[in-house]
Amino acid sequence: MATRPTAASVEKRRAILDAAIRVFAERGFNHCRVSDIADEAGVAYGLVYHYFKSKDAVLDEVFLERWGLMLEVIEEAKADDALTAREKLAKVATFIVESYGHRPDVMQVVIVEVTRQANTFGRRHWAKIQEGHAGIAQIVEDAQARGELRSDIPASFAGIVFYGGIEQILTAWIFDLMPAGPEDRRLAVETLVETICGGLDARP
Amino acid sequence: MATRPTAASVEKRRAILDAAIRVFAERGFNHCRVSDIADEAGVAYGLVYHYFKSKDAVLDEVFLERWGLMLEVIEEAKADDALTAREKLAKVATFIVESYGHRPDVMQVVIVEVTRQANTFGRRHWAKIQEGHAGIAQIVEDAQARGELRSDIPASFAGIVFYGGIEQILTAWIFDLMPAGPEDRRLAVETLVETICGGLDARP
Amino acid sequence: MATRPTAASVEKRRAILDAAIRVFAERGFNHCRVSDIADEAGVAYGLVYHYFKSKDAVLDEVFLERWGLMLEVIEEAKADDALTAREKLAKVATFIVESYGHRPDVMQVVIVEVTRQANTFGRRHWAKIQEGHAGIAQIVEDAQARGELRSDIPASFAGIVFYGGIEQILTAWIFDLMPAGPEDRRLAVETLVETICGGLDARP
Amino acid sequence: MATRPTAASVEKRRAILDAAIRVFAERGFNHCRVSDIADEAGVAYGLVYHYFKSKDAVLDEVFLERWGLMLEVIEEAKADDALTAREKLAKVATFIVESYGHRPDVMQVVIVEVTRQANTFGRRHWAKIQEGHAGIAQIVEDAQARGELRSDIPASFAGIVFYGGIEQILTAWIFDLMPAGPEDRRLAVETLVETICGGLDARP
DNA sequence: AATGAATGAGAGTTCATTCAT
DNA sequence: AATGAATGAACTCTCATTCAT
Repeated sequence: MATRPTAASVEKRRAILDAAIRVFAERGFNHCRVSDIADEAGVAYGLVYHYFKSKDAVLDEVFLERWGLMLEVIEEAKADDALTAREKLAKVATFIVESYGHRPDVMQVVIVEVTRQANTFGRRHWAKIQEGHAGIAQIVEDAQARGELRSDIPASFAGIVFYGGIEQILTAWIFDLMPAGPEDRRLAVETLVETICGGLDARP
Repeated sequence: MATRPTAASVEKRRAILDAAIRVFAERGFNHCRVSDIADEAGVAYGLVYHYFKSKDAVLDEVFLERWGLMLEVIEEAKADDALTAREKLAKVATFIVESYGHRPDVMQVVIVEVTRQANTFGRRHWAKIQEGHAGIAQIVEDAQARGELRSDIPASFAGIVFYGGIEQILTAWIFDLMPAGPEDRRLAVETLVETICGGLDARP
Repeated sequence: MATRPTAASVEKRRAILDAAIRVFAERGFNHCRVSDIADEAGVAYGLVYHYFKSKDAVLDEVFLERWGLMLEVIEEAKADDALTAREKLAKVATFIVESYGHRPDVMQVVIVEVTRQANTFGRRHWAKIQEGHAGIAQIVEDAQARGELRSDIPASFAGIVFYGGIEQILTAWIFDLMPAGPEDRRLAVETLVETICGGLDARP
Repeated sequence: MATRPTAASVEKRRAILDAAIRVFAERGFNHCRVSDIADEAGVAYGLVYHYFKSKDAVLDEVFLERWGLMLEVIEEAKADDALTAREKLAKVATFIVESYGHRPDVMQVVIVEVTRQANTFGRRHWAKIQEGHAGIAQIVEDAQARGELRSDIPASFAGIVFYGGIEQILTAWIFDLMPAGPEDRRLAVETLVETICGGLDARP
């Protein structure tokens, strides 16, 4: 008797998801109740459970939706032969950074509530998170194969450091330790790529 | 009636702290009960509250103790005029990495349960955590002033990226995504410093 | 999403309140657990917290409901110009005493757990309790103005003594130190009013 | 091996008792810990248990000591043939009221923490408390027998009302609802006796 | 007599999830 | 699809009392 979801029900579901993002971002996953999500969405308590299996499942979906987009961008960048390694890395970083620009709440939830939660959601989504690291590593490895990047630094290691850098930058933005305006974001990408690829050493 | 703590009581307190580290590392702060700490330490439930104000206070102390040591090392490295910037950064990274080597449980608790918990303990200890970023940034800034590192990359930004890289490496170790043996650790420091200072770009 | 309470939910709430009265009267507020209330009401533990903010809030409501009725009676008595001072005081005393006749458990809770608990609930409800004293005092004061009662005894003082007498009588009943049958209650009112108004002195 | 208590130990015991009175009066019996008593007395935690069987026992002793004095005074008043009923009642009331004048903390503890605690200490000491009511009732009864007070009001009832009046007055003082200076106290006794014996009715 | 470390039972409250309507 | 009443397990913290020294 499975019926196709109506347009209205799809909207309700979306409304709950969006409400959850706002509430998770504002109070944190562990410090809000399911009823807070329902209140924010303007629906009844029980309806959250009609559309989602559990509170966890709501966060899972917020994460997977956004992280999936990022993985697609990484894949695209990797496959685009017209780009240099620097351009590929910049493309990835730009996507993440501009995701924060457009929806800081979504990215805060993804970073703070999932990827940095090593004991709970981070662990559950390890595979997906690693796909990100691996994609970046792959970009590096391809460039190493082409002689564009040096080969004495393991690509997987570079992927981890590059991602670690971005995550820390976002964390600093989320907690207002650095300005995150449009120009700041553009500069952050440029500087990160320059740091990792060019290195901090003074030019001779 | 404040009396000097006896040697025995100091030991009991320490035993509880060590038990807490083991339990926090194994199950995570949020997934263990105070009674688990007491059981692990082989003491009565209430004794935990005799020595610590709350469960939170136990974790606070674990964090502050270790983080304080790291801040001292950063300070030392910064002040040591005999070292190059690379050597200073390596000294800091080595301390963190070797802390993990000696007491992986402690570092797991510090990283996973505190510094990455942006909504709870991470927020509470922001000031201390930032001291770490700032110390590294200071090392970079001093080197920029001496012309040892390039000045077009903001030191504070470099500090964040460098720390983000280390934290991500430790996270990967903690979750067994990379080997963390003695040689791996030595290499990690060397590679991290080479990545950040030398850059990934192929040598001409 | 505030909706009108259904008839069923109002009944459940009432059932919990009535169960609380029985349990508080039998074991005392401090010697019963919230689960005792739930068990007595035949509902789940958590439902008590669905309807009431806390265990304290349950007692608050028991008290305020009954005390409010008493304040209304005092107000009525005060305003009724057809009554003499003695009749007014008798009306107030009768209401309290008959409240005990009908619902000894409620009055026991009000007196023993609230008005006599000077350090906890009594303090919290001081304002309301004093309204009672003040209302009685007002009755006395009006009668003094009319020359019906002597004016050399401060009305507020008389109010306190009269209320103190009633409270002590109820306490004696609650602890079975005096019989509290219908005739005893009628006599108690009559005798109290006669004592306070007529005085113990032998008639010349 | 029971040895006679030394003068020093008697003093320590007294110091603990006095500290307990201050702490009980300030915070209430249920809101202070045994360690608060020890701290206030400037002795070690465990010493309280050396001198007293339990926390309850400390309060028991505070109560019994003071209540015993009152019972003696009632006995004296009752037996003094030179006094009229009014003088006897005034003597009793004066003792209680002046006890409050000299040691408001002691009387607060006796009234608030014991006699008004119908479910705990009040119940435990019912017999002693009733001795007080009965003593007053006896004074009334003797006066009735001599024709000094009217006989149509049961003496036991009069005793309860008289005591209820005093208790309520003290409660009002304790919670600062009425002034309790020396002159206020003298007047309170006079007015109470005049109310109960003379009655509130206007003199013809 | 004196100390304070050690014990452990106890209770209020929260909140994810289920379910009847 | 929608509601919100109902459930009950989970867990921290308190503090009177005991005991070794």
